[in-house]
Amino acid sequence: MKVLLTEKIKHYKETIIYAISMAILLLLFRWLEFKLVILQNQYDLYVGLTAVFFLLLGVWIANKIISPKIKTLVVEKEIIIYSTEFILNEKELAIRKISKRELEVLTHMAVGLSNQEIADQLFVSLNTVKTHSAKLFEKLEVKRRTQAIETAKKLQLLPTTL
Amino acid sequence: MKVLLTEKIKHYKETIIYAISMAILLLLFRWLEFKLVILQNQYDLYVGLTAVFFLLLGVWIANKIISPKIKTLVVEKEIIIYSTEFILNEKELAIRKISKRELEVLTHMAVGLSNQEIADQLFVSLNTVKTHSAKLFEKLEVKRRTQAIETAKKLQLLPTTL
DNA sequence: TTAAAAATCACCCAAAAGGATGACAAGTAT
DNA sequence: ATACTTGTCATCCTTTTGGGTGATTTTTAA
Repeated sequence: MKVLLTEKIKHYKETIIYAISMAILLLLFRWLEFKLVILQNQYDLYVGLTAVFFLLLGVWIANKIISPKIKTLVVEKEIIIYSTEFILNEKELAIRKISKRELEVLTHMAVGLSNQEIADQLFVSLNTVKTHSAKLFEKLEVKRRTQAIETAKKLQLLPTTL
Repeated sequence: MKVLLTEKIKHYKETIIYAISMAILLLLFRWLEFKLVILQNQYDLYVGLTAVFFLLLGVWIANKIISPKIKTLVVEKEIIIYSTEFILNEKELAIRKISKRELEVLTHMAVGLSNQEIADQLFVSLNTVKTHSAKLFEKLEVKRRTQAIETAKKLQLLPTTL
């Protein structure tokens, strides 16, 4: 709101300045007109001065009135991204013959769920989750779930945290 | 490259137009000068036209010359980093009051060692490792070691696999 | 259609993990 | 000097995990 007010005052200022300069110009005209009666052949100079004055006035007005030209400068800001979107290593999956369901159990393991919680989430019995995890450990050649998660991440079977 | 060339041509065009208009103006001047010998009291009109012409010329020149305002547009460019050396988040460690020994146990956990194996590596009893891990779970607000590892990685207390 | 693979579930047993609590020594900060 | 933290260890008990084995049902592929 305050900014708008200031803008208006500025605008008035410009108008006032313009009006004053026009008045001065008219006076100058009159004065030169009288002079010219005597020094008629000097009017080239007068015209020249007028031309220069109006040229400058035009530049000044244009500078004030013309909507500012905007040149867009594109600056690239580098943003470091530490994470990569996860791409499942399907070859490794195939090599180790890990089934979809087993991988599902593995992903649930990786977020820290217990076997019972996994069973609930997948709507199967605890025993089923256990058999899946057991086969998973065989196929990943590990002894514990923590190892399973770790090696699965290394093998790009699970997304890395972060 | 092509854009630059077009710009140059544009620039030449402007110069040519300016030169031509100046020439026309000079011709106009001469013509009006002759006219004025006869119609002396009409020179007000002549001066007025000159003024208008130069005013417009000034506006035109200003329009061409005014330096454009530069608007800076920041474009974010993503840089994907696949591996980063690990920087321990000591603030988080301090906040959660996790001791060195506890962190040690945690790092051993993260590679998939059992409590007994950790005990052997750190030359302490199994019970000691258990108490450390128990306190760790409290401080990390988790229930299981798998969760502990996961959240520790998220908190930058442990390096991510890869 | 038939054999193999995948998914499901069960039972038993052992090992590992986790919870709760107490204790004690060594180092540290007020 | 004393209270607090850290690290150590123990005991008891429960839960979870893991190993081994077997069985049934789908699904899939030859």
